[in-house]
Amino acid sequence: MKDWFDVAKKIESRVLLAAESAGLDLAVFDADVRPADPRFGDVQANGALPYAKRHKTNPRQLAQSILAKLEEDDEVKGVATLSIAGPGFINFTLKPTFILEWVKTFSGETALRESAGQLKANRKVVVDFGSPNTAKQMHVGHIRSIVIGETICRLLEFCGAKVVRDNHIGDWGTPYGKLFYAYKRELDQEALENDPLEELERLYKLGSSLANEDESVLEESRQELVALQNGDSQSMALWERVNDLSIQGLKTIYEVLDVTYDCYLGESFYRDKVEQVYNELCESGIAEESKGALVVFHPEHKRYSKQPFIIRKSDGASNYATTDLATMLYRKEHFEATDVIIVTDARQKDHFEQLDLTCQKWFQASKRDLPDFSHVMFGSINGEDGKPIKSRSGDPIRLRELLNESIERAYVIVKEKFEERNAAIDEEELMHIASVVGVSAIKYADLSQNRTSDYQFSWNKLLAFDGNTAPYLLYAATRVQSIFRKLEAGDQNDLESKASPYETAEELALAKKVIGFVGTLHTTVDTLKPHFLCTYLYELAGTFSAFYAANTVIVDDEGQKARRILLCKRTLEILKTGLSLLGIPTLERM
RNA sequence: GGGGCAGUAGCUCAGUUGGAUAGAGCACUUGAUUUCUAAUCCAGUGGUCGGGGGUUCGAAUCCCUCCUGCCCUACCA
Repeated sequence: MKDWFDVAKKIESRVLLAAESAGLDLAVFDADVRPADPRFGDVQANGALPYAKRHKTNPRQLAQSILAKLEEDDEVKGVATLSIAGPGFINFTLKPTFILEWVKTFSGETALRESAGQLKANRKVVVDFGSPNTAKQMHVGHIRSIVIGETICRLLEFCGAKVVRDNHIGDWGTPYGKLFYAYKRELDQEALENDPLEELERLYKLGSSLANEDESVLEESRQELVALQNGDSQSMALWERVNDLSIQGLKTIYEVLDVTYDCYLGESFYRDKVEQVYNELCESGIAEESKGALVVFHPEHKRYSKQPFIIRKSDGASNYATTDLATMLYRKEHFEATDVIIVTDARQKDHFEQLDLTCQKWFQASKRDLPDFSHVMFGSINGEDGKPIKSRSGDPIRLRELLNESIERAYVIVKEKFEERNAAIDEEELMHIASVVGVSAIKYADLSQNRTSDYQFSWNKLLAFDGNTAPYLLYAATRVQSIFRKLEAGDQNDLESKASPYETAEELALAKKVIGFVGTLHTTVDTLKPHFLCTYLYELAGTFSAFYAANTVIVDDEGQKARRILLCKRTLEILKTGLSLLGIPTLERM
């Protein structure tokens, strides 16, 4: 039974064997196993069609010959009933006895981890996500990178990889001159302690506007910047203070979002590592001078043969291309990364394609192994007007304010629901529930969307209790939990031996959905697209709700009760595991 | 000018890489509740998958072309 954990994969291996003994050429034959339309079965193998096409034979007859071999297969016999439909689809309908065995055998997060843990074993992945600038409040624009990045880290860890979470903060560059000018003259010490990012951002804006109005301020700002870049000790001390305060401020939001980092290696960290990049790229002839700048062209590429990758500006300064190159090298040499993932918005696609091409040539020339590089990109969050969301004043909406508003809205809704139900709840728990619902709703709204597309932000949608939302999933989890609270002592003993095979349509649907988690995990990790997991969890919750409405769990019949309790346990385990991968905790009640 | 991404129900979105009669939620029309939490569930209405051509047993998916929107395109990140 152990090797049936991934049902589709196992069936694929049996189909291949059957095809081979039916005389097919396995070098060409692809079983093409996938979930089936429930009207026809649970799993389908479509490989006979393209194979017949290639060999100009009758696909249905070919499917028939594979099926004949499968029906002789003892491994398949107890698992599924087979049929052929249409032009040659082989359909597998799982038998209730097998379904029960599966549900009994693969219990809990441990079993899930055991199999998933093979997927990314021996990988060491540096995930670069979040990446805000220092001395600035984070705004909505940062949420996708943070939430998607954290989920990818959790998924990879679940699948056995070692993960380094790196926050590549923007902590170096021109804004510091103006900030320091204002900091030295206009600092509000109390405000800085209360909310460092708010005060630093105020000071930067102040310095910036003063410099715009007054040429002498601009000149003094320039001097501040020069002093910093020359490593003046006073400037460096101030720079470090600003950074410490900034990171401290960022962390208050990361705590709310339940996000952690292993390191904060910002742009400043790489400033003494760019010389090596220039030298190596020049020596190997990859980089060249153009219009005073040092650039890389890729002649083989239709566009990047003309569009340069600028690695040193004509004024001699480095830019983000330079630090990104240095960063790739550091991640390889210091972390020994097998994979590097950078999570940013889709507008930076060109940049990272050029980075990847350049790194391939550079690493090859220097006889280094290049880590597998993925630019995990995402679309923008739009308002109802279809344009990127802004506050009424036209400024970006602050992340902190967005989260607070969500919690406040959740509070009102949750309180109302408890009042409607006449259920007692103290203020502390109410706040806790509101906080979980509010924050989860924001995260889930983002994760449930295909990350490569833009999406439209809507309070009504993300906090709704219908549809593919966090509240719906959280509610489903609380309903399962409430069943366990109602059980009597002994109800959970010897479930495996007491359980009878599943019969009702709702039981079978739910059990099959439970089995389907394995395939979803594969798809999600392969594509690094969390919305596949979200869609699955939503379907699982929906299938559970239908089961819950139609099949009472706590019944007199011991076999029936046991098998349903078992199903509830698995549902809850998967809901909890899946949600935790998304960075969302579950609630006892709501 | 060149390139990328997108266009699916009135609205918001899925669609497992070419599979069977294109799916959800909202909205609309219905039915179910002294509940293991109805924040739920059952059923129904709603589609020339932007338009047109092509490839084949089979196309929302691949190719060509046109229309529309967003983004990138030398020294911001």
